[in-house]
Amino acid sequence: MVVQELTEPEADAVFHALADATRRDIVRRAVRQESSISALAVRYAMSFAAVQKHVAVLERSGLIAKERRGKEQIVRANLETIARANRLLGEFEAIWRDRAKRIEDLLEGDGAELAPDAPNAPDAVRAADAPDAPVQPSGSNTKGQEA
Amino acid sequence: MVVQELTEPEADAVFHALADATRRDIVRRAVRQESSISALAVRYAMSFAAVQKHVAVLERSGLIAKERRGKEQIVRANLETIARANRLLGEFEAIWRDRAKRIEDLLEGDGAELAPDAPNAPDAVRAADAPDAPVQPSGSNTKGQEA
DNA sequence: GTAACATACAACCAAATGGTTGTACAAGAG
DNA sequence: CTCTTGTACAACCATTTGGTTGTATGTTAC
Repeated sequence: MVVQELTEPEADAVFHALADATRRDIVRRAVRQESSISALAVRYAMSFAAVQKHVAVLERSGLIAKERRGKEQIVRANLETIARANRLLGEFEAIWRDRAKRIEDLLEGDGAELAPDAPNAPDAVRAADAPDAPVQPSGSNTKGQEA
Repeated sequence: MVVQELTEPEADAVFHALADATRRDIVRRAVRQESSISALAVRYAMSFAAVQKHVAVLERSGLIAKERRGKEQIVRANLETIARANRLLGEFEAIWRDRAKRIEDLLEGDGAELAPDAPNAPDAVRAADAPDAPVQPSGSNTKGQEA
């Protein structure tokens, strides 16, 4: 399993889908065992239609998949997508470890440069600027266009 | 590090915070190195106030922390929270592994019960019902109350 | 003191979210 | 065929979200 990286819009969808307790619970159940939407719906204090919408959000995100089985629509979790989200978070930690290493290397290289009481931030690396691309606003707005 | 579990509302906040490309990018930068809000703001094609709001969302979620340093407000990532979110996702995979094991045990116990062409779902365990609590709707709504 | 910078925050707006009810339809059971 | 079950989907509504502008305030530089 190579667990290919999530694209930004995919990540948007996946984390949005996970940002709701009901949906996380649906995923947990779906991981544990497949079940129909109506079987899921009876578990929650909301209408069938509401649960249906949550399932739709989860499906769009790729966290679960639906499969028609006769009259019913069977829901099962997609571990692949969960793994990818996990990986994205892990990437953050990897960046941090890398940064920690860079700091350590820097301190080990010449210990005198960064005195403990120096006005320099004791934790910041002060790498002036990485030339990486800014990010588009995700937005919707039209009003601000006239500026 | 024990990496205590996220509560449901915390998980809501964390995943919501991560469900936006700009915010994920801010977290990435903050992990890599601390920086002021205005230093972040110049990176994105949106107003300072908008970035300020994103930072506020991230701070509420616990993914980053702000610290006043003279004139500036310094933003740094909180790895602890990232680790917790990671853990929550890992929990899903753990549930799956457990389920896989249960299936395997079941098949190994008596291999004849589940023929390859049986009408039973080849993957489902069919554990009728775990008596676990349903989940509250997160909601807001007032209209439905009259039903 | 004044100017410039970094931040804070309110008011506003369009679109998305998360719920509701109601209606329609297909599949199984009787 | 009819009834019930499971699903789909539209219309509606309040709240939240993600952006904007504008104004106020604190901090540093001159």
